[in-house]
Amino acid sequence: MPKSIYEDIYKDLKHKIETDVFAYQELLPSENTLIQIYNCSRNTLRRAVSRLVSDGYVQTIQGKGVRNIYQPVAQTAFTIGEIESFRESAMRNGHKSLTKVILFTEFAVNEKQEKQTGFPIGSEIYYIQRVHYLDDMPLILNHNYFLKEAVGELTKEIAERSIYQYLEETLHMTIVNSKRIMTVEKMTQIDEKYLKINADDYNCLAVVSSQTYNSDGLMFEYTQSRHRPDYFRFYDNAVRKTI
Amino acid sequence: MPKSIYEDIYKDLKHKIETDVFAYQELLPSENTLIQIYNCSRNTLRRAVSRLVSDGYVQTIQGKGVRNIYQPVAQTAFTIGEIESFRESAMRNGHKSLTKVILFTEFAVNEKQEKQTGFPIGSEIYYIQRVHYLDDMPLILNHNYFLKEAVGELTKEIAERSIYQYLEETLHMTIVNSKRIMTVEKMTQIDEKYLKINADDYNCLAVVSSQTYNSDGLMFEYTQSRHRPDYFRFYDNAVRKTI
DNA sequence: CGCTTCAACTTGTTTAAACATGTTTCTTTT
DNA sequence: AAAAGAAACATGTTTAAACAAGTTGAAGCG
Repeated sequence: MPKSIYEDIYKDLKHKIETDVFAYQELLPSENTLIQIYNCSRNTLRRAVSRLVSDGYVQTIQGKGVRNIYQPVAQTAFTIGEIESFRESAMRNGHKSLTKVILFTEFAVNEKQEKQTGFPIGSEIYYIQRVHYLDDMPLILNHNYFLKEAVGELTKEIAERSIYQYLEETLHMTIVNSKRIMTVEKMTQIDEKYLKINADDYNCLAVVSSQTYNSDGLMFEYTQSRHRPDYFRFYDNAVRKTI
Repeated sequence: MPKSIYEDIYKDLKHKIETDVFAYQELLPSENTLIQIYNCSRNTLRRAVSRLVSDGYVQTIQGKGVRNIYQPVAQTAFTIGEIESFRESAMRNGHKSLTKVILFTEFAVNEKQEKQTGFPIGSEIYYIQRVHYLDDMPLILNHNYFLKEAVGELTKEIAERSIYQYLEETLHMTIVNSKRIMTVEKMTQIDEKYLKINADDYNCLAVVSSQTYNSDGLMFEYTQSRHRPDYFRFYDNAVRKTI
């Protein structure tokens, strides 16, 4: 759908960086050169480059140029750090994914849950517990809270496939924004049971709590993802703000 | 130093959001209104707003406006998620911070270390182990690797204060960019000793490994930060890329 | 030879204008 | 009264131009 020039340029440059068309630590062609190559305005090109900067792919150096600082990440099952569903990231990396629904229920939010989830008291909610398997190994125990008013008729079958796919393709909802907090928490008996980890081994989990907003600015999802610690990796790139 | 118009506007809007001048879930004044208030061009204003978007403070909705989705985070000792030193974030939150150097040495990178740190074989390195205390409680065990060629003459005294302060104020080096990976790892005896955690309680740590680049595009630091799990929190905001 | 100066590059910031697209509201038409 | 249409307003994309500021190398000078 959203075909914009700067997005095409961004993707093309990103691909060229990933496939070593530009060497690590080398400078990319200058803005003027790229403008001629892509036949676009300076602003449009700079917009594409600025996304590469926030991805941690390149670094701009005033007066000198744009340096490629991309290094591929090895040894990782799948990359988090973006809003993408478990299914999406598993497929992208050529793995076999499976999702089992272990609880599918609905209720109205009480005071305690308001504090945890951020949904106002009384909101009608779907509460779903799911286990995600990658190549037959249980990796993530998910606690999903979906706002009924926003997601319509959810079923166990949809939860078993991909809820995000349903939201986007059937409901045409656009997911825009997700705030996340990562913590480390003690393993519970439920975690132990479904993730099949021996508590004598690891007794902690990586927990990612997230609030997700749709394109109307409505927070429609709160999720707590409890990750097997030995398979958890979170990538991030920080750009220092000038003080 | 870096006085730019969009930065001033960004800070002002951010402050207004944090201090509830704009209410949660309300729309901010429209672009046209803000342009008149700040007496700037549309591009400059939009640049400020786009930073608020990536901070997760607001969400833009085409045709409608810019919605305030900022919610203050409670119950946290200090915020990570930016490149700031332990000392900086501790001060910012009014806590008493202390850093103890437990090892200060230097060596040349070997093959194994090259893979871990990303420094080329043979690079001359300072290797420093430090424990960071917040209000007398040991929170973080840091393993720092600094490239000698880039940081000049480091001493144990500098390491006890703030290395970043030294780099920026004395060497006038600008830290630009930092790639990080978060994982959960088993606690070692060294961790147990210096962080004073009973392994019967938690037997894992939150580990943040980072590579930091200066304004010349040179990776001059590799650091592994090992965090007490019960005090670790990492905030993040993801904006979904249009597919 | 060593130094400064300057010109020609690089990226960074700001303005202005035009058109595209989505939302809301009011007016017109049926 | 309900539906359709138009106007007004919102943000999104793109172009063009000018000036600022950092880097580099060549020209020129002592």
